[in-house]
Amino acid sequence: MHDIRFIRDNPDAFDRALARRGLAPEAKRLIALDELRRAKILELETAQARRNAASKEIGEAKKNKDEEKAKGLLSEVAALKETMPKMEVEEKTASKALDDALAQIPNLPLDEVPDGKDEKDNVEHHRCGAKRNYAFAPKQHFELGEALGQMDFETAAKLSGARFVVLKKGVARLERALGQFMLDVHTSEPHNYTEVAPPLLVLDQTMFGTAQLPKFAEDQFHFFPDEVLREHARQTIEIVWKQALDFVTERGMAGARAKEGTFEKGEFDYRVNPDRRWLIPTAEVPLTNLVRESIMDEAQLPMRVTACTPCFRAEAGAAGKDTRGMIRQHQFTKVELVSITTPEQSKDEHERMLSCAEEILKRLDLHYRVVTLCTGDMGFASQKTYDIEVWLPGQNMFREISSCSVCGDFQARRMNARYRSKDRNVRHVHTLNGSGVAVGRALIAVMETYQQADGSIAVPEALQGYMGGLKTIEKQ
RNA sequence: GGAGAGGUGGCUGAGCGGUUGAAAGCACCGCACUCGAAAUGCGGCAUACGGGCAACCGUAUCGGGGGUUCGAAUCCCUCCCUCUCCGCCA
Repeated sequence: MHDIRFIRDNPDAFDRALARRGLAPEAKRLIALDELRRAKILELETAQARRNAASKEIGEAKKNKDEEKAKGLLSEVAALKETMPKMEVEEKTASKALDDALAQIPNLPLDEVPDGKDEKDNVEHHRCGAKRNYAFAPKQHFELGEALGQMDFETAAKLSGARFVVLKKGVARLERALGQFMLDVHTSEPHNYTEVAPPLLVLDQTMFGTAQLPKFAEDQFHFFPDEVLREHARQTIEIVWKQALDFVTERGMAGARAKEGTFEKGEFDYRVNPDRRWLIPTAEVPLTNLVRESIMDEAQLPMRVTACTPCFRAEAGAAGKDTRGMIRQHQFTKVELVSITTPEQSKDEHERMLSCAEEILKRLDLHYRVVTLCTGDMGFASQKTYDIEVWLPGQNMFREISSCSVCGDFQARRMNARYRSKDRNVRHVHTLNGSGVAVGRALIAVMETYQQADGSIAVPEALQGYMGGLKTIEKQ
C-alpha cells in the first residue's frame, strides 16, 4: 500500500515507476480521489467541532440555569444532526474509494532493478557449481520416483484430484529430511532465524497484509463455514426471486428472457468477510503478519523468523503448465525466511537472506544460478527480487527454487506494523521474505542430480544424518 | 457446545453521563544534584487523520460495530477476544 502523501508530493516519479512495470499512470486519478476525501473530512469535522462546542455550551448554560440559551443551542445541534449522517456516509465512501484504488496498485521497483517485460529480461547475477556429467541420459524426477514405486500421482488424483502426489518410503523420508535440514541450518549460527510453527489458516486481513488480497483471491484456496454459505444462498435466492417477480409484474412473462443474466449477486461482501479462512499460499503470510498492528522496539530489529509449512495454491492461471510431476502442485512444503527490519537495514538484509538461501543449495551440492528479476516479472509487493534457479538435469533446465524479495514499507502499511526508533519516532518497518528453500522442488533437484544409472538415488551427505544413515534410495 | 468473569495508554490500574485523551504507580526521555553512578527532586511522555509557512488548532480512538442522548470510557444491543468451571474431541 502506498502513502498517498508520497504520491501527492511526487506524482511524476510515481507514474514513472509504474511505467517501468508496464502500467498506466495513476497519480492524477489517485490525487483526485484524495482531494475529494479530504474535502469530505473537512466538512464533517467542521460540523463535529460545532456540535461538540455547542454541547459544552449547553452543559454550561444548564449549570447557569439559562434555559433560554440552552434551548437555542439545542435546536442548533438538532439541525446540525440532520445533515451529519449524510456527511459521514460521503466521507466513508470517499475514503474507501481511495483505499480500494490504492490497494490495487503494486509496489514500485528500486532504481537498480533492471527494466523488462517478462522473465526473458531477468538478469543473471551469478552462478554456483557446475553441471554434472552423466554416463546415461538423466531422467526426470517423476520417472525416477514412479520407477522406485515411491511417488504415486494416480493414487493422489483419486484422493484429491490433479496436482497432488503421494510419496512413500525413502522419497517421503527424503522430503522430511530436507525440511528438517533446512530448518536446522537457518536456526543455528550464523543464520540465526527463530523457528516458528504458524497457523496455516488465516483471516482476510492477514492475507490483505501481505497483499495476496484483494487482487489475487483466485490463486488461493478459501472456505466459509456452512451456515454462512447457507445464509448467502438464502439471500441470493431471495434477491433473484424478488427481481424476477418485479420483472414479471412489470412486463409479463414474455419479456423475462431478455433480462437473463442480469440478476445481481446478493449483498455478500467478498472483500472482507470475518467468517472466511484462507489456506496459506506461503508461510510468508503468517510470519510477516506476526508483527501486524504492533509497534516494535528498534532494539528488536532485525527480527528473523523461519517456518517449514505446507503451502496451498489454486494455480488458477497455470492450466496446462507443468502438469507432469511435482513441479507445480496444489500442496507443497516450503521453508520460508522472513525478516522485519528498519528502513536502513532492509537492503543489506536482502543480500543476507539470499546468501542464507544459497547456503542450503551449497550444502546439498546443487548447481544453481541467481537472477535479478526485471520490473515486469516481479511480484506485486516487491521492490526487488532475486530468484534462485536450480539446475535440473532431467529437465535439462534451470527452475526456480527460491525467491527473495524486499518489500520496503509496502506490506508494513497494509499491516500497520511499526517500530519506535532511537529518536523516539514511530515509523513503518520494512519486510522481506524468501524461500529457504522450496522443499518440494529441492526434492526434485536432489533426485535428478543424485540419480544413478540403475535408477537409485544417492543421498547427499548433508542429509544422511536425517535419513538414519541411509546412503541410497532404492527400489524395495 | 453450556455457565460465569473480564477487555481502559508501553505495562499495572482508577474512572461508571458534562474541562477525562483519560487519576495514580511503573517504565521511558530531558534537566538538577554528583567526580561518576545510585537515590532524590522538577519537567516531559498515545496514535491516526485533517487544517496551517509555523506556533498551533480541530476530529476520531478506552476490544469491533450499531443505538440512546444536546453530550458516552461511562447506559442499551450485537459481534469478537481472553480467563475460570463443565461437556465433547485430535
